[in-house]
Amino acid sequence: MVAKEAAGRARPGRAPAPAGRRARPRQAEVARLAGVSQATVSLVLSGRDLATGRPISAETRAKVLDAAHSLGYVPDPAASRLAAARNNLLGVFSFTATFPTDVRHSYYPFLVGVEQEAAAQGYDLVLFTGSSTGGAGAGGAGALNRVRLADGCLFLGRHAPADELRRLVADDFPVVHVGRRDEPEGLAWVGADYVSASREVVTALAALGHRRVLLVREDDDAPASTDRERGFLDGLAASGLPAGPEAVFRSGDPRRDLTADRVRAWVADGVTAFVAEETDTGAAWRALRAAVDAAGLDCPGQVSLALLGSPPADLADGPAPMGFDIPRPALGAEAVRLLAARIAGGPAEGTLVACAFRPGATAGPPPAP
Amino acid sequence: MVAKEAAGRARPGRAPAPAGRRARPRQAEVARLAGVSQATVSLVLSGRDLATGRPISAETRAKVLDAAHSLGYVPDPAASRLAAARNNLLGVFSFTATFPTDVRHSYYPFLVGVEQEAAAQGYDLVLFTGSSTGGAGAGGAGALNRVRLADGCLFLGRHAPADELRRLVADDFPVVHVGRRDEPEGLAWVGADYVSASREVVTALAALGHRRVLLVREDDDAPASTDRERGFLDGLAASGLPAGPEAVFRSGDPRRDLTADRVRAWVADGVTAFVAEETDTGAAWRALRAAVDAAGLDCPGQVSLALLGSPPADLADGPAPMGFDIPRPALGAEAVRLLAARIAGGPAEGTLVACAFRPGATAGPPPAP
DNA sequence: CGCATGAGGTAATGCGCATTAACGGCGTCG
DNA sequence: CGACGCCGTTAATGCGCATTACCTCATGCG
Repeated sequence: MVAKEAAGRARPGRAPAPAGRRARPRQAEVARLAGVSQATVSLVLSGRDLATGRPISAETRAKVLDAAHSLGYVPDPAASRLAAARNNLLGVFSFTATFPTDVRHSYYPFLVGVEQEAAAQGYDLVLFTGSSTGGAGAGGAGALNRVRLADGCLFLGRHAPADELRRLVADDFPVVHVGRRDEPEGLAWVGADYVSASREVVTALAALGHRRVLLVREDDDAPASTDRERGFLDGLAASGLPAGPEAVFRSGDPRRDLTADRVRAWVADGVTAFVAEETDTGAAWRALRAAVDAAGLDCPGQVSLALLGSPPADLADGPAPMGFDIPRPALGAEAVRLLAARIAGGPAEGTLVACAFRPGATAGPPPAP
Repeated sequence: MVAKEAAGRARPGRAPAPAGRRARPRQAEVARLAGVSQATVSLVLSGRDLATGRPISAETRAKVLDAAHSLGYVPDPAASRLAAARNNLLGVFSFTATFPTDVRHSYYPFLVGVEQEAAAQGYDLVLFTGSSTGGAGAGGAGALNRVRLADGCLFLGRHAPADELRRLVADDFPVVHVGRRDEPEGLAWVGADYVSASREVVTALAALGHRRVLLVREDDDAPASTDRERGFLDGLAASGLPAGPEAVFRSGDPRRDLTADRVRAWVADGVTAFVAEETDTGAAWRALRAAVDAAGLDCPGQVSLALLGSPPADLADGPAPMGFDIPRPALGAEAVRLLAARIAGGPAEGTLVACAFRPGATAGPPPAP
């Protein structure tokens, strides 16, 4: 038994609209008022007739537009999106609150660029907060799955779980990670070019006459750290300086390990310039400054210092260190561009953005021996 | 001619999906994998079976959930909304960039609260960027209409066009404005209780012994300004002080109009305390401080100063002025709560949030005559 | 004069999900 | 032992819009 009389059957589906809420006009009403079909209304209002050479007479256009205007018609975005199979939403997933209470340590500078570029590309932003549990259906495990709601998604922070990302990538869901990242094969990312920027800093020091330069870094193998080290060593090599492992001081707790004595010993040994990597906490830089101070060394005079990044906000005043600035807003904007390209079917590439060299006031020629 | 053989007709409608990208899984795929119908999937995933006593066997539930999980299924928000459900998305629409380049003058503090409360209520945030143009059909005019994609929307900033808002309100779309607002009748809002807070400041000055207090305000009739003035006058009256129009100095350009001479004249005339309103730019407060300085008056000693709000960030250091702090994060959170209530069918009310009095260090007893 | 052509429009269909009447298989009650 | 109620599931339907195959004319052309 396949067919039944329509007459005999009650109609399932949507219940009649609750009387309370007055409905907005639909294209169907506009069509009725204009004396045309709904399809025509859609064509006229979407401008598809002009764009794709779909001919609609000026007279009909006018009738439709009049009707739409007099009814105060506005399209239902949900319906448009459904029919068009996209929603013009870009996800932004960060693994901490997107709006941390402490403004300064945050993704804020990225978001400045992200918002601007997203607007320029006609996207709205959906903020997914790591903590929010998601709908009942999704379940807690695949919280990351929520992002599939958008046309594509940006990821901020180094704590993105590789396997969940891998899954998204495998499904060809458009994803862009902010920050260089190797882990899931085929992941698109945008990152700062720490290698070049660090090399440039070392080169500048060498140009000032320094012959022994030491890198102080923390004990973390994030790409951001290894890239800086590589650039540092490259720079040494390019300047004809010894670039062996003794040029790098690595410590899990610089504040403890980087003592004034140690600094004095290095200086006695011929080191004239120190370079610290920048991290979230700025631990290496803080420790370096403190140790140099404690050793009673005058900064531009007796030793030169440089920071591979920007100083933490609480050290913002005082002389700017030689180093470089990460163009975070530009990175954010680039990430959006790349994501938009991915959504449009482009390849999943990695992009490096150049950092701006900052001469600063903490480096000068080495003291005469 | 009404009916034709189905066989002879080609099928209009959506073109087949472009082969390149694998589409997100739909409920239909989940259903197939679980060996049930799409309707069952919908019931299980939405939890409607449990909630409304619609019985689904535990076994079936498990199969469906497994399938959904292994496919990485997530519901399409547009479709959910279209089907008259909800998508757990809260819109945030601001009429300037949500992430201004200058962090300090921004909606940031609101968003801190908004994000937190939204997460707590299980909503994700959609940032609608004011500048983005919206769909071609809508034209620039109905850009605000995009927000209908979400279950409801928060509006930030005083530049929300009244007529567009009116339209949303008329359609009973859940909207909450951050900041008190009269204009569209029936608009829900949350605002700071400037009236009470301002009254309290004046009362405190009166308690210190001041008998002549002057309000310096700018030339803007936003509710935020008029409320402060009202509270100021209320406070005078409540303290038995003259509350005539001569107690208010209003200027479109305080920096120009508020001269040292003028201040000296007021003081000579018996004024012992000055109160400035807070605005975006802090113009009134800046001008007042400058004029008092220029007049060579000692602040807590010869004149007392108060600020109806928080000092601008660039004046943040230095002695805190007497005044009050607007609990912006709390306001944001309250706005979300109210919006959630609206979505659930609650009334469109206005809510005032209390400000915290700040004794500060710029007010003391008036000098002995 | 007969047919191709193009202009102007319409009918039908589907997007993905929520909703609900109906259905079939049970155990039970009268 | 047939009517009935309960359960679990499904089929059918619509939300509002975009898309496209097709239809109907009026014209142009050989």
